[in-house]
Amino acid sequence: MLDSTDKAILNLLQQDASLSVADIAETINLTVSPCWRRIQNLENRGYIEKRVALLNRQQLDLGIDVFVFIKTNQHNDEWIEQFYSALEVLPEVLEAYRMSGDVDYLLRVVVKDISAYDAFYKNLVSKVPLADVSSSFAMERIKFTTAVPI
Amino acid sequence: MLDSTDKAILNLLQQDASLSVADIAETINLTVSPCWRRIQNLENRGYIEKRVALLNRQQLDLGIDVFVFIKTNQHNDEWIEQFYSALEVLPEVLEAYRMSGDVDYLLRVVVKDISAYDAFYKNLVSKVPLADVSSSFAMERIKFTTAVPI
DNA sequence: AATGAAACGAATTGCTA
DNA sequence: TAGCAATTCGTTTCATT
Repeated sequence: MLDSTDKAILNLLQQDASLSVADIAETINLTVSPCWRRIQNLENRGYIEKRVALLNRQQLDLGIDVFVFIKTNQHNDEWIEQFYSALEVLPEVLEAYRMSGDVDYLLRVVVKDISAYDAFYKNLVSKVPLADVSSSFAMERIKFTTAVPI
Repeated sequence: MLDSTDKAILNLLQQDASLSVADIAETINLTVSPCWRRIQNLENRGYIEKRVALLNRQQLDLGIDVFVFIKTNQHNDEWIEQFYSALEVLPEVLEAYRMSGDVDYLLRVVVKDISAYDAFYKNLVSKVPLADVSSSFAMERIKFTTAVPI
């Protein structure tokens, strides 16, 4: 499926997608043409989903990550539909998961400050009835990478 | 600081960094040179941290997100140093936060399956003494974006 | 499958307004 | 700061091994 050369390419690209084909070719000891073909194939076969720019949070004054833990007793389709589309539409929600265990949903929300979180929270509960919500603020981001282990 | 044109550029790039300068210039109603210069400036001023490729998790058979909640009684420098470098070095840890509230640390870990998680867990606790660890598995990833709200 | 060179298109720079 | 034109550089294709 994926040989070690393909994996090496994916690892380089998930660390730095601004590398040129020539750069990548050089580090994996290939010339540009076969390297380029491999990258094309990886894209065509769907291994590479997209390329994105990661912005500097400090520079943008977007200081806080808030984790939101939601327990619900509502499990009907209408509520779920309503909840999911609220998550989709709210740009502060960067990640949302349906969980096993005692918490039903876990969100990671990014906001400028606590009052921005308060506004977000009010906005969310106005869109969807939520019974049991608890929030926990991140004091420090120790690690953040989009690179998955392959 | 950032005018609305710069923000529009950042928003385009954090959605899709494979857009050409010409594409971006067109959507924000500019010609390529001033658009290119703005992008350069945003990079030089540190607004754009990096460009990365996001890989397809399904295709790579990396199914599960596990959230790990850690409470600790150890707060000395040596332990923290040991813990942080373990997080840094373990590729399964994609995100790690020091939290407010009753949980001290929250990790997002990505693994292939439950047995891979078990192996990761054993590996982690062999590197760092951890007293109170609880894990919760994601059943569904409802939303994931790297785009911050600006 | 990989190479090297040629053709093409996009990125970068300098000049003008 | 924006626009235009020229140049440079990376990407894509193709003939060859």
